[in-house]
Amino acid sequence: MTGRRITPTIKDVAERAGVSKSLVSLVMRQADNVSDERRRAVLEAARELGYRPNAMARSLVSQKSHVIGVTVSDLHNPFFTDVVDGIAAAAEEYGYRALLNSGDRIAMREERAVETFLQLRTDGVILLGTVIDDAAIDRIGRETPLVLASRASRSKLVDSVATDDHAGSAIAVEHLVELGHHRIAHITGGSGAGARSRTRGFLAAMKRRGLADRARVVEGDYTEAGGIEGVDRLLSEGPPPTAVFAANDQAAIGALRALSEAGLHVPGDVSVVGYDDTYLAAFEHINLTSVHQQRVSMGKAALQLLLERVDEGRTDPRHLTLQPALTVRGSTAPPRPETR
Amino acid sequence: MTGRRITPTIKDVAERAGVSKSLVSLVMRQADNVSDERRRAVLEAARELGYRPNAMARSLVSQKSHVIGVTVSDLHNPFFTDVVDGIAAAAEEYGYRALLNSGDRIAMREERAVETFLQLRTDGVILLGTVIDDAAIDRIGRETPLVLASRASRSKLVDSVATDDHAGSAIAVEHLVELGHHRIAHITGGSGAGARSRTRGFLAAMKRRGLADRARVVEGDYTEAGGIEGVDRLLSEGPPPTAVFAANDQAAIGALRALSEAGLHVPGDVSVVGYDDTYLAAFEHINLTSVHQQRVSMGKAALQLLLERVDEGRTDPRHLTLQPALTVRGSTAPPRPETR
DNA sequence: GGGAGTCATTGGAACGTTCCAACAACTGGG
DNA sequence: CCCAGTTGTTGGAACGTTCCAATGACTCCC
Repeated sequence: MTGRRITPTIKDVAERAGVSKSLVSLVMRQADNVSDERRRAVLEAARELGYRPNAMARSLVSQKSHVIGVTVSDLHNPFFTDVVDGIAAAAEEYGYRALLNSGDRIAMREERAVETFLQLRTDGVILLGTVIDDAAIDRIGRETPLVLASRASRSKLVDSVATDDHAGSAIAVEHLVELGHHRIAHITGGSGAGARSRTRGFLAAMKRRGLADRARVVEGDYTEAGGIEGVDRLLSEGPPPTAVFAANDQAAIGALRALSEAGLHVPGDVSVVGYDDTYLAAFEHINLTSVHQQRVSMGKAALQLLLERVDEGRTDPRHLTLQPALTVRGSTAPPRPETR
Repeated sequence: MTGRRITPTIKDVAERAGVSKSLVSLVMRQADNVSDERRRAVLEAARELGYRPNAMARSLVSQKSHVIGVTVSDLHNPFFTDVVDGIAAAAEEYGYRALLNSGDRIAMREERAVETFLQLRTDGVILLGTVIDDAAIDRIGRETPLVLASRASRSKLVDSVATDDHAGSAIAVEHLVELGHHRIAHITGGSGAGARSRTRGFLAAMKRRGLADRARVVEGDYTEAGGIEGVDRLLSEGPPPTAVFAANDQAAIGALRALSEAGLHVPGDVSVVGYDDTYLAAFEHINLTSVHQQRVSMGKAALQLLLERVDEGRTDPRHLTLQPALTVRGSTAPPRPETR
């Protein structure tokens, strides 16, 4: 006999405690009209047997899992893991458990990741920074309560929480202009999430300051390599900018590298601003001024929106916008007088 | 009527297709002795209704979830997320789905995270870098197939995969000694995972090279601040080392910063070696020589070990050790002749 | 032409819970 | 002293599947 251990069920506990399984169920759910005597007996029997409620059986009949699924676009992006912290903390607070998944920024994989949660019948789903297209999102929104985090939306079926990226770019431009910069370049995030708004916000802010003709935009892709390439292109064509605003921190770090290789000092010769204010920007060795997003709040808000649907049955869509701020560090300073 | 949508069940599909629910079940599980005619009818009915199998009901009766739970110590650590990639890729390959959890490096929370998986009756659990103590691990190992990743163990009940940290430190020391360094200092990882082995490995390697009396060790804690403080202490007491070996990349980055603040150039005046070879080390702006661990392989191996238990019923423990390697970048070079 | 064997299909039990209606044993008020 | 109400407890139906033994319809071979 290999001692094939079988996990005890509610029935085993009931037998050992000499009560019905219904009563065990009541005790496990902390019901209050149970006599102290029986409660003690049940709890002791459960402890002795090492009983652990079967969550599947539970939610199969109660039609409630107290689990919410979170599909994260990219677990390697420190921005997203901070949002996850907010989600997990809020979930804990409300008595839910968050389970994670990743789709590696590939729409098809992300959809399969979500499918896992749909089959598991989680109480709801949060999509964090995913690249799944709008049609698919509405399809999923019809099947389960759904919230989009770090992604703006106008869907009638789902909620969303995102940072006002247009405003974020404006803050960065204002900061640079106030330092005295005019020739400001922007390295975009390509087709990445929020990249379009960041670029539009940059152009609008420059225009508002009467600097539309000084603005330059080069394509990037939210990566270090994209930042390097962007700076190389900026330096090889026309007069060098006195400031570079990159669409995220990683691209900004690439820009730092390319500038230093070109013999330019930051912030002496060129100022650099990033976006996301990840812990990378905070490394003293990098020390990057960056547009800050309320990451943990974003996670909390996403979960709260979801629970409004799950617990209170709200069905009309809500779309939240969070305001960005600027974290000023050592990579920005007034331009040299002669280059202005 | 609010149109409270009810998710269709296998029974609804059966009715619409005009067959028994057993047959629908067979079709859904891709059984092969089903006539093409019925199969088509079932699939069409399922599609029309938007049927999606209920994973809970499924695994309740089949006693198999095809889901494995992964409790990650710290999602913000890029080392762990790479291991997760390996786990997820291997899971996909074998037809399993990996769900994640985090315990934020707090033993109690980590245990609760695992408890979630135990209640969900996942087919197995992987603990990635968790700080849960050995007694608790054995307790969990008695309840479910369990593998420890990025943590050595001698437990009789669970498997483990970890890098040979003793050897990793030796590689770093060998590299520095071959470059000509003698006064080599080590900044430890404090009470962090694997820190003890790394420090012991450093001391052993120095001794082997006859440099025991040149070795210096200062306490750190796997953080940037720890690295800064470590270097400050090294510089304020006795002759400065010509090389610093930090217990992880973040501490090494702190060391870089402190050295540059002290007016010392890397690698001209002092060489620096990190550990983990995370993408931080690869940033061209940082460009850190670092001890590389096989992260993705570690994840794959962890999942394979787990499935040997789940699918093949292995119960005797296996403990794997992966060999580290050195990724040489720009932070190491021969010492200046006069300082040797 | 009958028995053995294959093949496609089926109904009902089972999985481990919660839910609900029903019940027994009290308590208290008129 | 009876009836209504409360409190604690119970058995069985239900949740949505899989599993299994059983069934009927064929085919094949002697």
